[in-house]
Amino acid sequence: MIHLFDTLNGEIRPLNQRDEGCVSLYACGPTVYDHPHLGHARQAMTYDVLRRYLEWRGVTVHHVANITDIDDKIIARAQREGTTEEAIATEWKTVYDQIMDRLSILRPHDRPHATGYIDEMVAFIQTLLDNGSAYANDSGVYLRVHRVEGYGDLVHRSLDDLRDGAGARVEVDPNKEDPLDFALWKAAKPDEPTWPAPWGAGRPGWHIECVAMSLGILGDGFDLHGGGSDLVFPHHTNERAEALAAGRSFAQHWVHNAMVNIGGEKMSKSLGNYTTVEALLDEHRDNARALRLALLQTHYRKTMEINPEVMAQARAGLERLDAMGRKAVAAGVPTDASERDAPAVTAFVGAMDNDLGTPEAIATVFETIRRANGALDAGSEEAAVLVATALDLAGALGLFLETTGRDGTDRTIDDLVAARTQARTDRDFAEADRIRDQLTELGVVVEDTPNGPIWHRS
RNA sequence: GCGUCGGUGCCCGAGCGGACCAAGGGAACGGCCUGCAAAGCCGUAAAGCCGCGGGUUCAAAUCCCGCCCGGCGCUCCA
Repeated sequence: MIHLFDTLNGEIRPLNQRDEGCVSLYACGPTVYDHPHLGHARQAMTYDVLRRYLEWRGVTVHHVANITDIDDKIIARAQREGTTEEAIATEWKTVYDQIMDRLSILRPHDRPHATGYIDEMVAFIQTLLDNGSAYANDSGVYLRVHRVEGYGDLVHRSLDDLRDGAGARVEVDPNKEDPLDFALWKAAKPDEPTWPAPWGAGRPGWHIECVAMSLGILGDGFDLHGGGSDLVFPHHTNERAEALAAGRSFAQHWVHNAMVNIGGEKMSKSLGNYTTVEALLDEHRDNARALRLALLQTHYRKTMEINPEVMAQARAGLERLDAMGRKAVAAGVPTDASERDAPAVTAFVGAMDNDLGTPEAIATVFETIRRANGALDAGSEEAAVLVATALDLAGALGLFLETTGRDGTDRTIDDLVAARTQARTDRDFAEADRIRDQLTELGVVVEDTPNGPIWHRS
């Protein structure tokens, strides 16, 4: 069984399954109001890889990710653009989905919208009011943090430590009994969307939606909650506090992926130093897969830089991976053999089960590729199994290798390649090289193999 | 300051007590292959004190202590 680092106790421990053979996963989704940046991509990719791997192992995964469609940023943008919050959310969710599709990130099974869970949130808050964990006043409803035992456990801070921080850095809100208390519900303000509630109209606070939705869909004691490391506090800490205050059993395991840095600093909206995923994808047609490879080559808990050089290196690695598929096809070796190379699979599984060791796992893929290439060159019987194994293992991580270099639509290129072959047959190498230069200008690379030439786009 | 994660070759990046001690990728060099290439295979890279200093151990990049440096969190944030 897979072992994962658990933020709560700081240990790598087995991911227990509440229901045998099924993993319930809640990964915090986006607030939809702007272009997704590379940090969003890393977050989504992390849980996509985890899910794909578990499914590849035969585990059923119930993957839930929220869509936050009401919050301060959305309201601000709607007001700026003179439109509705709903319109903003719809617009940017569409963009988000398109980007995730381009990254080959599987859609979560459930994608609840915050505004679709207002009733559940209201009921949840009522429970907290009823049992004295929360209090309401003119400005909203707040959670009494000091009543939650182990409130700071996820961030490994004592209540006093946290209070120091809150007192020192944040302007103390006179509406709160304690600076650490946080809003479950924000009272209605002019020009903001509001929903009715027993204690007064308003809108939900940030954390309550995730609690209502995760518990509502996955149920008490679900297996795994994930998100970016910057969510540990306050978001996840507060989600957990709400659930515990309500007497509910919350996530049993907490996973957090590290940040993407740009020039050594966190890439983020508020710092304004972010690169949109769209811009990166538009830079090169292979960048979606290259980004996935780059991410896989770094452990998910390690901060990483993403820049043009990193992307270029990833593309070079990708080219190496793809070349094997082309060779196999050219040699007439099937790519869909059912047998697998056991040592490679064992190494791969061992790496992945150890806290999602994708760098080591991808290394076994590269090694398998090298062995496959050798077998292909030697015309060995082993080739088919090694090729299929490499493709299968890469696929388990969501990295799909090309098994054909050409798209079959461009007759001109086929004709040029054929002409070059003819020239070579005629031993008119000057002409052959001239045609090859012509192809190069078209962005096409020709490779001669014992089975004739093959080509692919550079 | 407090919490947390980290500091490994030209670059990226695994390894987290034990075979003359470091995976994999990129870049470089040599050989084979090729008409020449590309791709591939094989090999190499005359200097990595595995941040620094102690310690534990028969044995440490891997454990402990101290220090230096960096990321993230303590505020909306993936």
